Amino acid sequence: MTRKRASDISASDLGADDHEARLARVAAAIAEPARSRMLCSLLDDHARTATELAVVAGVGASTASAHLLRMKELGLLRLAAQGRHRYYALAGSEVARALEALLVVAMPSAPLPPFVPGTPPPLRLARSCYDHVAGELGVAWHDRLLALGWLGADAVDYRLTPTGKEALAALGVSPEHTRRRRLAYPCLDWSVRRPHLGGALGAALLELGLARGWLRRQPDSRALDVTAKGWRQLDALFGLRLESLDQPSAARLKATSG
Amino acid sequence: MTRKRASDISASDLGADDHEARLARVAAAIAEPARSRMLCSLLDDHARTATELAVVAGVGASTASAHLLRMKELGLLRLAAQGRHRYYALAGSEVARALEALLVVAMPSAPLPPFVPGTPPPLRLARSCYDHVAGELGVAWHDRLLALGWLGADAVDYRLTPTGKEALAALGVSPEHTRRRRLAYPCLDWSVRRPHLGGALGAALLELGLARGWLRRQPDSRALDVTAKGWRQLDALFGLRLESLDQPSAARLKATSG
DNA sequence: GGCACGCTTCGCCGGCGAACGAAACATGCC
DNA sequence: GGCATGTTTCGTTCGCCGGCGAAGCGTGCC
Repeated sequence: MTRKRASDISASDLGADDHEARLARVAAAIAEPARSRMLCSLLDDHARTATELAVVAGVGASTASAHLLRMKELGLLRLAAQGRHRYYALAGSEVARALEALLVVAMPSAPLPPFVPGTPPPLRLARSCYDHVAGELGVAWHDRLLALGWLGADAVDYRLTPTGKEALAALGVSPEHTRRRRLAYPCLDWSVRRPHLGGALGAALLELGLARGWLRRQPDSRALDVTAKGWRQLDALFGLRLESLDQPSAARLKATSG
Repeated sequence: MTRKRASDISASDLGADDHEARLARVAAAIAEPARSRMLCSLLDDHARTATELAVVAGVGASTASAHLLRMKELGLLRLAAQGRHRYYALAGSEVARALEALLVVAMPSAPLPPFVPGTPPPLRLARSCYDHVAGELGVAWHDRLLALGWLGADAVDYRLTPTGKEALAALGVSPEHTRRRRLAYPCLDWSVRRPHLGGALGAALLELGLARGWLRRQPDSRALDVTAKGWRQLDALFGLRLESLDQPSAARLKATSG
């Protein structure tokens, strides 16, 4: 039989501009659980060493090495050798974008207030998405800014209202001064199927939270911790409370935070 | 060994909200060449029968049936039974979006004037991307607007020049009135790796084309037909000709000057 | 009803590729 | 130089998955 399988592609085929075959190869590179774990862990744009990724994937070093090589050659990963460590990272933002798009379809459609009795992964509460805040907290924050009238939503992108401009300036946030970048727009989240705040403003808020000690990055993860002080300030400044987060998860949150 | 593979996931695992595993399963569903061919052929939002898809994939009917079942159960496809035919289609726009995102990373960076001697699928010629025009036509139109000096490109977003403003107003297009939305920006396309025109202006042009009978939507598809009148008008108003499309880029540029 | 057709189910085969361990290679620290 | 550590290469084993054909439903047309 002459049918091609994903792996049959040899050098002689590379000339064929065959989008479907290329698509299949890229998808296959993501398809293995070990590799998908690596890729997900790299979604935060941190670079990780081969052994770190082996642990993440739950496989031996040799196996991980093979996986990493494969993904690198497919253009999914880029490699930076540093001393005797070799750091792997996502090759570019298109890769991250593709992964997130896949995650959107991968997550089941219904279970949006997922209401799973199981413990939620910390990633769901608060995490960074590129350079802004996502997860339950990100969504709630986004909603509060709209509710407070700081953001206007009459188009695809958000607009900073005079009130919002003033209020944010008082916090030392004036994202319009940054370079030409979309100021604020709804960024769809895969974990909670609702938008959070992307763009320069979103980035400024994450930075603010980190600088003021409201949020703390968990080492080597996109997960964010909300400090006790953080909850107080978020409540005082934005009216953001634990209870105002998605109910089922709010209950879970209460237990985990100080 | 207790490691999980893509296929080991059983009903008992479904409760586990394990994004990486779900990601892997979805990716695996795309990963096989036969399936990726089916999916690509469905990117136009046409529904196709199982046998049609079997032909597209280049496999037997039974094999195709198994593939289709699998993708349907994963939520990639939706099924509409009609008489003795069973029509399969992409389950939703998120699926299309994920596929397009994957195609962007899958397509090699260089080979952009694809120059495949084979006939280009109609999707490649002209199709809608959200609410604006993509495909070869979209790219060419985008290029013409820049070449005519109607659009200025000194930043991420495009700026409407006075000339352009006037010319478009004469056509009844004044997209600035729909403010609060990005006016115009380059939107990357997977089929032709070059930007076409997104934003309010892109949407306005598509609307214009449809209203004036230059373009017609194919039923149940994102593909666009360009009418004879459409070609005449596009040539007269924008200097856009049929010959200038679907050629290696050198020829494309030369043909469209003036 | 009966035949044709579309599609799916079943059973089998062959091969890709994922996993591991051991050994080779590279780098850095003492 | 030696040793420890990080990473890759090699060789082997094993099982999932894609492929087909034949047979089993279901639908529609004479």
